[in-house]
Amino acid sequence: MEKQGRELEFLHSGDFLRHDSGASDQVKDNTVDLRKPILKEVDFFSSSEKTDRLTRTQETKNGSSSTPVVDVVNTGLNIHTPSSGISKTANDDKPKTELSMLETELDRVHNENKRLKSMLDQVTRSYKDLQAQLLMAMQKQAHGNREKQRGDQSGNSSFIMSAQQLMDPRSSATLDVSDPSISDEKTQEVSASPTQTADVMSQIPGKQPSVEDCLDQTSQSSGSPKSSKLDQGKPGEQVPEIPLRKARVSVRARSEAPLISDGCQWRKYGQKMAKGNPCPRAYYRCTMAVGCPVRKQVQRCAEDKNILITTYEGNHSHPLPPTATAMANTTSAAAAMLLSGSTTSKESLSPHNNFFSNSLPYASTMATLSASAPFPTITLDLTHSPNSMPFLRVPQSPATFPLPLHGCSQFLGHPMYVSPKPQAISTVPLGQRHASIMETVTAAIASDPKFNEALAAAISSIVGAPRSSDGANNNGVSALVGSPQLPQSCTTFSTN
DNA sequence: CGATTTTGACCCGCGC
DNA sequence: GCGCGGGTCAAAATCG
Repeated sequence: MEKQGRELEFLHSGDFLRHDSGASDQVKDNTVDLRKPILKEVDFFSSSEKTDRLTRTQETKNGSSSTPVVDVVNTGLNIHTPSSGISKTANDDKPKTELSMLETELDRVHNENKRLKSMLDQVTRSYKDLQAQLLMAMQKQAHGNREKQRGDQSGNSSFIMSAQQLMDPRSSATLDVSDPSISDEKTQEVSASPTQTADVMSQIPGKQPSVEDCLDQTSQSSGSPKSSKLDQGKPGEQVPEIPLRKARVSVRARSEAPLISDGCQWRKYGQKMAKGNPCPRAYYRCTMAVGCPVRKQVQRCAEDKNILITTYEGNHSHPLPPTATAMANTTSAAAAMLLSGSTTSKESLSPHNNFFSNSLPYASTMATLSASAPFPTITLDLTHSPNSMPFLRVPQSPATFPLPLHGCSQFLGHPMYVSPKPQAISTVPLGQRHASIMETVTAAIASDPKFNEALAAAISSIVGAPRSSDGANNNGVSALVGSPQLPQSCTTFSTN
């Protein structure tokens, strides 16, 4: 097909990560990095910085202070200055006065921007701290209540809850709503994913959901948050009015291809012009199985049209080819990290918070969080070399992104399947348990010196796999066919 | 002819 | 209540 041809062409163009050519790509990416502003998503101040940069560049070029402002403020002064500088002497005083004023103004604006930036940073941190503190308190309270109420239940329950809490974006607020007195508003205010409440409510009061229940609930309830079988107890207080919101994992990468081949079959069902972006956003739906709720959005970055942003949403309700599974697990883990960072206690996951908050505004756009979006969103920026990922340089940090490749994918991707001793973990307080799991996994992954390469290889193998190879080419990535994706994860992937 | 894409209409949530 | 924007639907068009 034509599209596939384009994909293959793109894949052969060497413009994307190839799992067998890390070095060259890194060089290329680094080159790109040098040319591009690192900050791409949080660019509230980019314009001012840009102008400032322009100004300084001009200053150094011309060795004169008379020209810079010409580019910044369209005063028409460039009629005199840029060409020769001869005419500059005629009206030397007046322009200099104006220019100095403008420079002063520019400095002032620049300082103001700096101040605002730091304020924003501070507010963000404060918000996260408060969120973590509140959640911690609610967790403690809810945990106490639940232990009382379910004293006769097995430890599996709590483990499953915690495991699901770990992996299920929507269930991560489980404990938050265990106590009805503090559920609604506070939880929604604090939680990055307000609608987590819906599923949480559905999971708590009734029978203990099986693994399949949990997964089905998340994967098949696409767009139907009312479908919870556990809401029946309180029909009037159901949460259907709370819209379903899913975690998002945004992965950006460079690509000239209109689509990436990720191992799944997609059917386009809509296209929209998004505000603020000249490029249309396309909506795709998984057609590998009837009723598969997974959808994805594809859009080019407004700032750099070479950057393709693809958003996966939901969970496949069917077996996946290995390549697709690897992708699903990878992005699911990103969602897990996102939600774990936003819903666990401060002390247990403050490294995550620090990581995200520190990485959010600046260069480490490899993984950034957006709590302001309707969906909690994590962005994986593959426009930079994997080896330049800041968090990967700190392997001992629990904040290391636990992309579930190889052996670890099974754990992160299927915590409820593979954990052999739930009771052992369930004796630990939830917050610590959660953190323990995450730390264990992240440490295990991060300790692998080949992790960077493996990550790049896996992703590139997934993206680079032509559609015809679906189900036949696993590219060495150990993936489970048919393994479910992280419940309600929403992943964005952009090819590089 | 079936599958896929296109595209305008529609729905829904949100802010004012 | 209204307008806006994001997301989805579905009929028509297109493709292989």
